[in-house]
Amino acid sequence: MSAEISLAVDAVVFGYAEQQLQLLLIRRNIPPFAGQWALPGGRVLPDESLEAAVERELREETGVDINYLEQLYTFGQPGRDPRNRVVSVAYFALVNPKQFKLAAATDAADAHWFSCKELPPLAFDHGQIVAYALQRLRAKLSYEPVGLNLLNRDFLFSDLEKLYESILDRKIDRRNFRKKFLSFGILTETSLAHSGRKGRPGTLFRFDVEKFQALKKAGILFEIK
Amino acid sequence: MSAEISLAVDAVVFGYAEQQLQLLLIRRNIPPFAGQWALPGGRVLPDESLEAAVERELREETGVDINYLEQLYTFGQPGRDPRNRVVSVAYFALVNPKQFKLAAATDAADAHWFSCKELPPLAFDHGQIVAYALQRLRAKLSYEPVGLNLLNRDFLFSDLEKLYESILDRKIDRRNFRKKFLSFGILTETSLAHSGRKGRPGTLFRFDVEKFQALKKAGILFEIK
DNA sequence: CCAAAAGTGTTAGGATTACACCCATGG
DNA sequence: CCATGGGTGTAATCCTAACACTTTTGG
Repeated sequence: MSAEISLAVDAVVFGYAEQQLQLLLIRRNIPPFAGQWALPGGRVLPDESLEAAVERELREETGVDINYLEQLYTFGQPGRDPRNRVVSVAYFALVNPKQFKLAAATDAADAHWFSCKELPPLAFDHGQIVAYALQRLRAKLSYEPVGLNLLNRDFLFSDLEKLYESILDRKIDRRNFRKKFLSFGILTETSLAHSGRKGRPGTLFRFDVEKFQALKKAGILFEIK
Repeated sequence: MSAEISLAVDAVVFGYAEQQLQLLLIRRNIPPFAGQWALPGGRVLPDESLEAAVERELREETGVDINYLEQLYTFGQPGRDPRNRVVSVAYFALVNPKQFKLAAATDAADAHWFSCKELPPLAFDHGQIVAYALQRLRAKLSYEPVGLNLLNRDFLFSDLEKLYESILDRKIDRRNFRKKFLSFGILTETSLAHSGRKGRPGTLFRFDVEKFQALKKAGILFEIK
């Protein structure tokens, strides 16, 4: 057994709440790194696909509903797990924290959201994995409308704008952003005006997945700077 | 043993010769898929990193000198190897076929270059892996100067231009391409004029890796359409 | 009526594209 | 001298970036 390499998956799950990008972590209750925070994940079963393993682990450990999942990178340095050789295929997931309740702390796991600006130290090489995922997310925002997977089905333009501003950590020109984003024709107004807040009510938009797929197939490219 | 997942690496090695993108394949001489062509690769040893495994397999099976290597994607569908569960981390490599001699056919392997336009049927899911790698290469050409890893150290602008044309499979405007590429300042003239061919001799250029790294660090971005 | 958020158009500058002729060499 | 490939500039168009005031609502 000592010579065998074991295979695991880890998930970097991003959410968006309180105008901040959030990361889902679980607290380890067994060594190594007992008591520390880590990415959800675990061993891949012999007959399950990698994606199925990620979904199973997330269901068991956290109870999230996944809106977007893609493979991130495979981390396989010898020594990254102090016990034995573990190669881990990391995935990158986007969820809307409002769409579900986090699993209550079980014997197996205690799941919590952390703002990406105030992450605790992480077990194993998970800090590195998160850094890589953040880089991917930032890059991806600019050429695929993945950010929509973090928002409610119906959202205000200002939500989208603030999402971009907070993840990319820079100011965005409101007018140019709206013009550009709308020009792709992948958002439809649900034309419900919205209320219960302070200023003037805004238009609610919804992502039109079909239009986006069609454009993508036709090779027309999304790009937001 | 039946329940264990084994871990392998596969390499998609691209070269460029005769103004065509080439792919390096080895002929399998054991079942399954005996006699068919496949990507070089094999099992990862218990103490070696994934990159080390790729480099070792390539050395053993083909004798190539690698100019560029990056992880591509991990393929892990159950059933992709008919014998047992094998998860394979695919890598993507660029080489210059003129810089080495392919290993002669050994008991283990018979390595050959194939034009990417006339690939034979491939073993396992290697066809899918190659398709993915090609897509990555095409995308990457436009935002990183990786194509230079396929050329001689000193090259003519027309070489670079033809490389882009053949890989992207479309015409490129000679003047605009040169202007744009030179504007990044990552090529230096080795100012040797070149001869022994037909028309007017051209200027030889060389990739200035330092300048490129510096620009990259400074966040200035390379982009060629 | 005041504060908060939503909505909207124009202009200048920069980048991209399209395009054609002359030059240096070998045969 | 001719065929081959190398080298170069300009003008029109499109895209991007910068920029501020008006509207609607809640309190």
